[in-house]
Amino acid sequence: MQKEPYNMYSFLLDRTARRVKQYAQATFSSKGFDITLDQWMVLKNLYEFKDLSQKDLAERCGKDQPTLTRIVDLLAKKGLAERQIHPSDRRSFTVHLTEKGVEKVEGLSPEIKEIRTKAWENLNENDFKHLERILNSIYKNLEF
Amino acid sequence: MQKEPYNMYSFLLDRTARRVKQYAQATFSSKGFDITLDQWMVLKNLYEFKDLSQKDLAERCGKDQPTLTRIVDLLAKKGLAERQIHPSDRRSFTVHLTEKGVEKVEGLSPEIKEIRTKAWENLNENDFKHLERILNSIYKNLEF
DNA sequence: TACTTATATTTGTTATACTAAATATTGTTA
DNA sequence: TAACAATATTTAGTATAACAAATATAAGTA
Repeated sequence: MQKEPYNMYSFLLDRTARRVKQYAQATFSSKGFDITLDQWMVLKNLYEFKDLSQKDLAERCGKDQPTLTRIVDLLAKKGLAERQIHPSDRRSFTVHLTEKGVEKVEGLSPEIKEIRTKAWENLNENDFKHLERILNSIYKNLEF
Repeated sequence: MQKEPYNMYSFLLDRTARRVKQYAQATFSSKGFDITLDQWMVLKNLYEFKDLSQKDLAERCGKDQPTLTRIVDLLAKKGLAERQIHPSDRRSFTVHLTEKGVEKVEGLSPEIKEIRTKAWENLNENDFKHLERILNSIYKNLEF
């Protein structure tokens, strides 16, 4: 554990975020979902918001553009999503789910809803409010 | 933003942890520290606890062993740390700072103490207590 | 002692994060 | 319109994360 207080909080934050992600990913794997958590986040956004540009998709998923490009590559390779030329801007692509991608999202959605709960056991409504407020406050402190 | 509450908290946690790390890393780079945040964590632990085995070092830094092996490789390549054969267990190495590594830690320590504060602006003592308690609670929920 | 199991480390593979640079296209302005 | 700046995407390089498998050594047991 780090000794300096701020370093300690950074350490806890990083360690906890990694464990939550790791736990969800392990559950994905053990259930044979055959996608990563990050890929799921992209699929979910594509399902809810059709035909987003990669830039908007990156924004919604909280990823940078190179990372999103590669995730879309992987989803395309798995036949779950496709790029389409943007009708009015040839620099841009819109991305949309294939039929297989739609089926994937609809098939996994109910299962995934139930995965997260273990992480949040023993936390009450107030804890969630605090957590959300504090995390957003940190995030905003570091904007730009 | 994710809609399911638990997904939303996971998203916030991940996003915030990444931004905190990214901010610290950017400051490291702009000041020409020439190490990563994770490398710093390893150096700091080596400075405080001489001659840790790689396993103990990994434990202290919250990293798995393959990751720690690679960080030690990088520190060794930079001449900041060295492996030594463990006196009684030939499977094991102890790692220690070189003279250059000690100088690095002592030179950077005061600067690094001041980097973190921006992330924690606008948070009060109570917020820190909540954050620490909640993060530890989540972490423990997912043990094993 | 021979066999088995456990441990410490390394290696390999895949995915993500971040930066910088390259490419193509669009928008702006002199 | 020609030059320039801005934007969307991709590519490349390095670091970290997670997992599985390989290697060497140690410890426990029949």
